[in-house]
Amino acid sequence: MKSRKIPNPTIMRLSLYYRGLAESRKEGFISSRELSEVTGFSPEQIRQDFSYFGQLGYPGKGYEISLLMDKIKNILGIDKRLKVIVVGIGNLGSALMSYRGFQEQGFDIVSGFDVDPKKIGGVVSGKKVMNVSSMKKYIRKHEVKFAVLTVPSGIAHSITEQLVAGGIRAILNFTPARLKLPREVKLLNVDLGVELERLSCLTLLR
Amino acid sequence: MKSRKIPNPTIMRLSLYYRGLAESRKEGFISSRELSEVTGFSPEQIRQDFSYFGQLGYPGKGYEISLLMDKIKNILGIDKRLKVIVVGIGNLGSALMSYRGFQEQGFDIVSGFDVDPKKIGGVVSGKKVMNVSSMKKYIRKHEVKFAVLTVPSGIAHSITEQLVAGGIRAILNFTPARLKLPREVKLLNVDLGVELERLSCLTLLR
DNA sequence: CCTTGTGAAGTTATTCACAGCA
DNA sequence: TGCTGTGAATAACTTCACAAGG
Repeated sequence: MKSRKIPNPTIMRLSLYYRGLAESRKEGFISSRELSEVTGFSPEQIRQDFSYFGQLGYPGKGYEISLLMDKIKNILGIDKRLKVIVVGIGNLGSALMSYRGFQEQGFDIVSGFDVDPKKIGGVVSGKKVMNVSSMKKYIRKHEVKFAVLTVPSGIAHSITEQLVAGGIRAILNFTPARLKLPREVKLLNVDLGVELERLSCLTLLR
Repeated sequence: MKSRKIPNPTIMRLSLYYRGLAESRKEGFISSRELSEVTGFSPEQIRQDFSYFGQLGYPGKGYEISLLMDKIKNILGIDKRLKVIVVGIGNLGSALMSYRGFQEQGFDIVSGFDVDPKKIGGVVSGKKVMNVSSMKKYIRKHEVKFAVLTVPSGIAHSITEQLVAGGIRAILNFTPARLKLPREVKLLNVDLGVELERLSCLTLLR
C-alpha cells in the first residue's frame, strides 16, 4: 500500500469495477486480467488502482471476490444505505424516483419535492411528493445527505440554496445550470444533452 | 493553431463551453476570463482548449460569441440536426423522449421502440412507439445514427446487436450492462447508480 | 491597460517492467 | 508457471509566463 493521495480517476473507476464484479457472478478469486476483460480497463491499471487500498490480492491467485467487493463498498461509502430526495417531479424526476438502480446501489429514495400544487401530496413509486417549502425542515429532521435535482434550470439556484441550508452534502444535478456551491457540498452534473453531444463528437473525430 | 491531437478532456469541455455561451445570453465578445466565470474552468484552460481549433479570438477583445458558438457546433458535429431513437420505453425512456434538452442541443428524437405489446403503437411526447422487431429496418430507412438505450440490462446485448446491424453509429447507454461494440460504433455509458456512488465517495474522501 | 495564443514547466495519470510470492 | 504490488518511465493534461496585438 502506497498511501499517496488517491487519484480521482481511480475513484471514478471503482464503481465500475464493483459493477463488473457483481455482473461476472464469478465466485472465489478473480485476476486483474479477468476483471480487465469484464470492465475494459487494463490489468496494470486495475492493479495500480487496487494498490492504493492496501494488500488486497494474492499473488498467483488473484483477488478474493467477496472481500474485494466489500472493500470497494467500504471505500465508496455504500456499505450503509443512504437517504436520497428527488427535487423536481417532472418526467425525469418521476423516472428517477422509480429507478431501481438507485436501490440496488444502496440508495433509498425517501421522498420527492416539487412546487406544483398538482404534484404536491401525490405519490410516485410509493414515495410522497411534498412541498419544496417544507424541504429544508425535512432534510434536517431525516438527516438526508443526498439530493437529485431535476427542476427547471431557472429555479435551480434558489432550490440549491435551500438544499444547502438544510444540510445536504451532495447533489446529483440533472439541470443544465452550473451550480455554485460551498466547498463542503459535492456536485456531480449529469447533462443528458451534453452527453449526447459528446457522443456525437466522438463519432466524428475518431 | 497547433495541430496536435485534441485531448479528450478538451472535447468533453466543449459542450459545456457552448452551454455557458448560450446561457450567458451575452452578445458581441466574451473573454476567456468571463467564460471562466460562467463555466468554472480556468481562463488559461479555456484559451488552451480553443487554441486547438485555430485563431478564434481577438487580443484585447476576446472571442466573438456567435462565431465561437458556430465553431464549437461545427466541431461537435451538431451544426446539423441529428436523428435519435429511444429503445426501451419504461419510466426513464419516456422521460428521455420528452426531454427538451435533446431538442435544444440539436437532436431530434424520431421514435421509440419497445418489446411490450402494451407500449407498442402508443405515443409518447408526440412520437410513435414501435416494435423492436421493426427497428433494424427503421434505422436503415431513416438513416438514424444515434440510439438511447434504456432497456432492462438482461436484453441490452441482444438489442445492441440489432442496433449495430441496422447501422447505428453511437449509443448512449443508460443500462448497467457493459456493452461490447465494434470499434466504429461509439458508446457512452450513463449509469445513474454509478453516478450517485461516485458522488457518495467524493463526499466521504474529500 | 486589456486581451489572445503558445512554448515550457509543472502536475497528474497510465503503462511498463520486474521483484517477490504461491 | 501465474499472479500481485510497485517504483520507474512514459504519456497526458493543466498551469504558468510571457510575447504580441488592440
